[in-house]
Amino acid sequence: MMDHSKPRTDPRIIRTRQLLKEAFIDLLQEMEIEKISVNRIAERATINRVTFYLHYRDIPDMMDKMADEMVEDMQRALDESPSVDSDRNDSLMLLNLLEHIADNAKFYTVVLASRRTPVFTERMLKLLSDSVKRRIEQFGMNDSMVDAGIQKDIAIWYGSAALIGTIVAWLRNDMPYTPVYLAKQFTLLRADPQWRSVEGG
Amino acid sequence: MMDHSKPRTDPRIIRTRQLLKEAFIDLLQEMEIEKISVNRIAERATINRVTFYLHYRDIPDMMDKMADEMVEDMQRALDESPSVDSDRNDSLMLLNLLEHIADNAKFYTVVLASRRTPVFTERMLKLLSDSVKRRIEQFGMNDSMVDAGIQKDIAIWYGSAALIGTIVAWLRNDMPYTPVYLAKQFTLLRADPQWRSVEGG
DNA sequence: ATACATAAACGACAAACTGTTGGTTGTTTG
DNA sequence: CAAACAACCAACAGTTTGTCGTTTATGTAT
Repeated sequence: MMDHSKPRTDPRIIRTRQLLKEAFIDLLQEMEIEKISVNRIAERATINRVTFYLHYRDIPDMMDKMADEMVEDMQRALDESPSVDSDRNDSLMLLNLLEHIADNAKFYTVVLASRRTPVFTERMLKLLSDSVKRRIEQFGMNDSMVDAGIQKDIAIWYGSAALIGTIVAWLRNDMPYTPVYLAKQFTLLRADPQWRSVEGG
Repeated sequence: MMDHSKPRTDPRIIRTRQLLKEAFIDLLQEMEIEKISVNRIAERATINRVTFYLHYRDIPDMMDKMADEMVEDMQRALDESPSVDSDRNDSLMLLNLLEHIADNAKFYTVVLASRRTPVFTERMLKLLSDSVKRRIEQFGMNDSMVDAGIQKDIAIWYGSAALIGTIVAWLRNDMPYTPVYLAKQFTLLRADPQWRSVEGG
């Protein structure tokens, strides 16, 4: 799906890893991860089993590497946004992320929404919470949040978990909304106590 | 940790299952789940390996059963709350849940916060989102959210994911806040409809 | 185009794990 | 006490896991 070719890597390596990763995603669609063995992956990829060990220590290691690449891709998607430091830009970043996910829906549905691959959601959670954290530390919290006595780290936990959880649910429900619409909903929801202060008591 | 004795079960069954479950939680603290075999569990529990298969089909099956029991316990904790249909009661339910978790911190830290046991977080997410959903359908959404054009199901995803994610982060950080304090933070943060319904708007 | 480097394939291995069997010992309960 | 049944035990075939050394095939640089 995505191209991870680094400077001057032997094309055989690219090919083998690509085949292995595709086979793994394939199998993940068909069966529980507990039933996936190196044997099956190699077989499906039409690669010798021993060759697998030339590239990955074991299956969890393979998943780690794939998660690394996923984070890179997400980061790249986020970086496509113009670096204007504003709320408006946050919305754009989010939109870019959602569109990137939608474009690679097969992959993300399998690794994020399928029930048994926490590594990926873990990593994405970290990515998002770092982002939320940076934003808060840069701009500080909303006045009404500070007034209300909301703890900064709790706000970070809350916000990033809400984000990733919603995206996962969106994937699990076959993406019933467009990225644009969902991003818009986020801007409405994310206001949290903010819009409470605007209209509420 | 918790007592799941049903009416008139052979005490040997109770004992064996208890030992197996404890051994499993123990091992889960020490190593990645991929490295845990029926062999190890039985050995640690000082139970014959064959006996394991008398009670569980395999390890995932064992985890499913344990997750069932977890949900029962959580439900029980929630049910301790007086059934007054009000925002106030929602806060109480949440507080009871947090206190139940804090009381069984070892168990919940291992199964919820450890990186590789999605069954449990899955089930808890379902529990919470059902609860959130019920509230919304009972009281409807906050007026200002309706006005803002927020989609009901998205609000449910957002709210329940925020809840469970925050609780998991709280566990992962060694519970730096008391249940009471965290519950209070929730009441401050949740601009979401499900809790704000009656007095908000 | 040839030669060198190296990736992949192949056959094989011990060790561990998985599920399942039949038979035996031990405990609970009526 | 006796019937019921849970747990133990030895053993099994089949699978999976990592890891050899060796050979074949492919890519790269001269």
